[in-house]
Amino acid sequence: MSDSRVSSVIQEWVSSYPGQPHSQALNPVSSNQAAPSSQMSQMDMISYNQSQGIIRGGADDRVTEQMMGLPYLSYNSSCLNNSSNLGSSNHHQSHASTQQDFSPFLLPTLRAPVTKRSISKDSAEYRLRRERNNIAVRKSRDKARRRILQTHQRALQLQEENQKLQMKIAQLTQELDTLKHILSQRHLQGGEEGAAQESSI
Amino acid sequence: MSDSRVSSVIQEWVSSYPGQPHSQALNPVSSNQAAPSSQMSQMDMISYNQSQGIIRGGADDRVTEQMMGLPYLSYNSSCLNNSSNLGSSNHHQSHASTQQDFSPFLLPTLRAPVTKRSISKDSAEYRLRRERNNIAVRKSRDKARRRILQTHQRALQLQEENQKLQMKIAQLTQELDTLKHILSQRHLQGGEEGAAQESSI
DNA sequence: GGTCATTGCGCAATAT
DNA sequence: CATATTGCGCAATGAC
Repeated sequence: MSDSRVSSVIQEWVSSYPGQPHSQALNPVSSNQAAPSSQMSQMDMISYNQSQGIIRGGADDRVTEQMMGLPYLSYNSSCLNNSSNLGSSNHHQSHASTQQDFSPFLLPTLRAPVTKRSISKDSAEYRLRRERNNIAVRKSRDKARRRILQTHQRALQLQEENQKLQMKIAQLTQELDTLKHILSQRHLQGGEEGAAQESSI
Repeated sequence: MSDSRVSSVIQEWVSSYPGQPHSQALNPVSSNQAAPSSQMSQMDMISYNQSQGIIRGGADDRVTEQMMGLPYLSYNSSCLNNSSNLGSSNHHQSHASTQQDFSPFLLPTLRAPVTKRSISKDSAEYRLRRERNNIAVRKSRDKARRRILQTHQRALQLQEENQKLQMKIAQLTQELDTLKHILSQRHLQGGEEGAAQESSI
């Protein structure tokens, strides 16, 4: 739970919506972004440059990225990140010399890239694990998409229900006023007992 | 708009929620996944193996993937996809021989991988465009995150409002019943003063 | 021709 | 050990 500020919140609200049938498909409205500028709130004032404040120059910059927290507040663009995904996709097993033997002199909990690389690429076990993770990723994202859709449909349904309820309230209120009026009239005409005891209801 | 079935829908409903103040933070409930099995609906019966139904053996499989539609229904895991992202990250400019000169005999709008490779890697212009796109991607995902959060908070707010409205309806209904009962009593008794109809209020 | 925005996907780190 | 989640980069594509 180091870098999931938004996601933890999402995770939380997901549990509050157990199951929604999401009956019909959404109407295919063609209009895009009715009011895009009004969606910007106080959180939108961040600048989408400057990925992080750190340098990320070494071998495993991804670790440093996600350990810093705030990964999508104030993004950085420079920082020579050619080595993050491009160089690591095809040929690994040979980049253990970026920080030679200085690693034990640094923080002992960090920096162990030399001995870390024994699982690495083009092994069958690695590909197996990657493929399993890819499947899990697709499944998880599919689930997330459905949750989002579900939440939206729930919001739509609640909005509709709200309107109906408000209409019913208006109707009941008017009915009540009518009856009150009738009762007050009866009070005035008929019995001489106190007129408006219903007004305290 | 070839592969965005869900996203177009999301795009659509986003515009229906112009701006929500999302005042307070969500309550930190600790329970995870109250009923995870109930979230599975009829769309969940897909198997998360078999990434796509197609072969994707050629050079630019990504194009074929996304032009097929249904990219996240029935995933495939085999299909020798080592060449999709791993082989394409570091060295391009040399994979134009997968489908030799058959490309002009296929659909002329597709298949032009040979002459397509002139922009490729480690050029400053490429890195510039990549970095700009990365920034745009972060921005877009940030926006999406906020939209999701907003929608959820809107749903919560609507749910709360719904409960209040239903309570008000219950109160109004009871009030109305009381008045109706009083009126019926008055009707039965005519001009005589009723006994204790106000005690029920 | 450009630009930015979206989005599916794979990777890696991390959480569960 | 496993799977699930998630930030990120890449590439394709859409939109302007």
